[in-house]
Amino acid sequence: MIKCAAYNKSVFFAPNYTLTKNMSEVESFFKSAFSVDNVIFGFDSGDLKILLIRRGQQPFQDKWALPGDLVYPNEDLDSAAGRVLEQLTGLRGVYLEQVKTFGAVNRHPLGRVITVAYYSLIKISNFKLTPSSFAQTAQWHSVMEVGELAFDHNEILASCLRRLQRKVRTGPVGFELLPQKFTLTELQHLYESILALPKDKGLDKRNFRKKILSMELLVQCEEMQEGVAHRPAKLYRFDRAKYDQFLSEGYVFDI
Amino acid sequence: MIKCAAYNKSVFFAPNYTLTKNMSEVESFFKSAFSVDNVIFGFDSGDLKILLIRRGQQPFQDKWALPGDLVYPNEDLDSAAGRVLEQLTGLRGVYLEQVKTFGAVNRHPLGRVITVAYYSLIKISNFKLTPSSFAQTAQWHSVMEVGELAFDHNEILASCLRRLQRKVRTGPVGFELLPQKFTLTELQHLYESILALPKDKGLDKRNFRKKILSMELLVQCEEMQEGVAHRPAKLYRFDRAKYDQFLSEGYVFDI
DNA sequence: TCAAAAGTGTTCTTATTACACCCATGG
DNA sequence: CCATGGGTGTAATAAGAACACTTTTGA
Repeated sequence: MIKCAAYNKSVFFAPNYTLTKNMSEVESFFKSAFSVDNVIFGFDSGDLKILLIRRGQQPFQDKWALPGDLVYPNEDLDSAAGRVLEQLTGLRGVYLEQVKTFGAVNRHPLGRVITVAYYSLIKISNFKLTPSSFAQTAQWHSVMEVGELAFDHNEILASCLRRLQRKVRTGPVGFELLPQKFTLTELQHLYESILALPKDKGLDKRNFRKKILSMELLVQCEEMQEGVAHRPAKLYRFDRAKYDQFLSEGYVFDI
Repeated sequence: MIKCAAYNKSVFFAPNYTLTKNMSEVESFFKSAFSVDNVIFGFDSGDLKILLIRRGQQPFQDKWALPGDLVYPNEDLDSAAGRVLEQLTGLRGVYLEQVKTFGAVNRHPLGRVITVAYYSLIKISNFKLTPSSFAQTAQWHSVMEVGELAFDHNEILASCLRRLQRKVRTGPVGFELLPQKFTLTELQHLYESILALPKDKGLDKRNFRKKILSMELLVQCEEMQEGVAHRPAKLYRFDRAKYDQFLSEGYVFDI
């Protein structure tokens, strides 16, 4: 006898299913829900940060947690993750990447919830908490100083950080965390921060600049840095059009 | 007013929830299910293959589909993917990697089903279909000649293949697809096949061997290849213990 | 004039590429 | 003895790593 019931157990495959029919069998498949959790990265004061929310209710009341929500019935997963971000920050069209789905049976103390983890990259300078009750409970935390989070959110954060660390070296996503115009030193510090390089093992300034400029993906702005108590740096911006063209010619970003 | 209901809508957060209470609101979150789909890769006759199942029922009756199943209520996601594989092949302890979750609202014609995609790597020489009804409907297909699959399974396959293509260059997973003892030429053909290199752009034999042997992760077996109508090749095996040791010393596999 | 960060080239080392012939076996 | 794939080294090129001083500004 074959055990793999495959999709047969699903109500969607029982031609004459109603919600009250065969409940004992079907019920168990539906005492479950799915959610998205979003690790929202920002970069500020040379430090990689994430936006956390202090939980107002049980379970894990008063613990910090990743922003997340159940996925609405008529909503794609990516949309749900985007919605969570927009409701919290008001930002749209932000870089968003699905990372991994967490579904351990007991990951949620009150029932079966599997969660799809995403991370987003935002320009923290654009950031303003929406004027809502969230404003009181959402806060930036240095990634390196995050304590014990609710649920399995430490594990989720670790996965998303590892993914970002890989991604930042194989795609031009670092720029999503910087203002439109940035200095090469800022960019270097961003990389060092994401890659969690110890201060004495940082990137070599000359080699980094040589490498990044040789890609020809940055264009120098007219303006210079202003108001600093030292020689002002040149400002650059990422040239996405050029990158898209290079991409179509088979170029692979690698740093 | 804050819109992000967060977890509040979940029955798990309503302290006095029963299945019949507040059905109109809660119902919609539970007219949904989650499944796993597993892209099972094998390597045979110099060709990368996947195991597909011909569907016996609607929807997509008689179409080829990835093996998959709903996730049982008391089962982790990885376990579910492993179970699907074991029920189909009888194999356990096989390489398994989660890739991506697909949850487009209309990906399943009969309801909301989000599916977590996995791929597995099996030594096809170990493979024997379990003596079940599956035996009649499961079949190996060359990855390059897969036609139109059920649901969004072509998209899932594409994601899993891309992931395998990256993984095989950054981790010692290719060996999972070969017999314990293999020749360097077999290994090279495996790489060429996974990376889908056109025949005239294949890897250079000498450079490939130099690179792979310089890693010192292969040990030469006593035996030689037998029964071939040409000079018999040396057989090698992957030394996992050595790899684990290298790993702990900070080694990174890269090919 | 001092502090602080910006900016800039060269040498050395290592990894990658390109490339052609002899060898061992079975039929 | 022939067809088939196995096995081997070197030279050229490209990429990465190491490294120190001068410049410009504001305070």
